[in-house]
Amino acid sequence: MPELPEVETVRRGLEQHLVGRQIVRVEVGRERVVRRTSPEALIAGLSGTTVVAAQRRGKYLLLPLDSGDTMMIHLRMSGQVLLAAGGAARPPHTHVVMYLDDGSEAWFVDPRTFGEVVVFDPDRVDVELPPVAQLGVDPIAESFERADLRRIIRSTSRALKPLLLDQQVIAGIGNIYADEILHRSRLRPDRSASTVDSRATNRLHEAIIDILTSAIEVGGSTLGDAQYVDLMGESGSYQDDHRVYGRAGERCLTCGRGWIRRTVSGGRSTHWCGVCQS
DNA sequence: CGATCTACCTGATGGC
DNA sequence: TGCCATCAGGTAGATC
Repeated sequence: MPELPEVETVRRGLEQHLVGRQIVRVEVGRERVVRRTSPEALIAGLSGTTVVAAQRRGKYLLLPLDSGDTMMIHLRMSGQVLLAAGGAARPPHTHVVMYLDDGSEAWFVDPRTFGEVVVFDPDRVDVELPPVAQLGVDPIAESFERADLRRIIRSTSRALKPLLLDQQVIAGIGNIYADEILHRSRLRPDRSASTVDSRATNRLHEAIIDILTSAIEVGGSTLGDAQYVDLMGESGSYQDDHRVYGRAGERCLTCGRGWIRRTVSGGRSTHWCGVCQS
């Protein structure tokens, strides 16, 4: 579920509430969420350490510790990080509990258990956490300029949607925002990158930055199942601004003439307007 | 290199 | 009410 705007919202919450806190004690319920190492490795790596920063790379949360190691949390489809008062009742599927030095608790909750938590040595990220080492450019970094996107577009003939979803090219865009970005850019999701001229590439660049930053401003998108909430359990509201995602069969809100189609691309549902996107 | 399929899990939803 | 099929924000690996 969570894409860059949702993960960034969680990061901001962690920056405010977890940075500076010492993790006193850790419990691991379900081993699957620490499968990259082991419950023992996570407990040993976190216990007694203090979180010194809250960073994000694509959809990965990175929390450097005063030990020199870094905690990585990935929410995948259904993961949540929640902060709670000590002793508060835990929701089902709470797999990791971190007891903090102010008496509060941080929980990793994940019904589908696709998510994961791991402590790794950042100097060895390329061997301990290859997916993080191989991430592409961060689309909301100041350094992501038109020229960078032009280089990406010129480098391949792939279809735009799978290209935007490739974390090794651009890190953080997922299925919802890819559809919204392509619609704003008036580009078909199956359009080959090699046919996109520099004017359209500039539109795409602007749409990527504008949509992601607008979504961050309102705390991301929370769909009907409320699977995504921030650290405090609050929903985002960018779903109210979705113009294609989840609107299959409806009239296009932008051109007023086309209907939103739903097709499948690379196994992912894809929403787009056949009239305003070409 | 790129496209497609499968798998990993649980829960919600809709049809019958 | 119950049962079954389908679908879901992500990623990794196999296959063609």
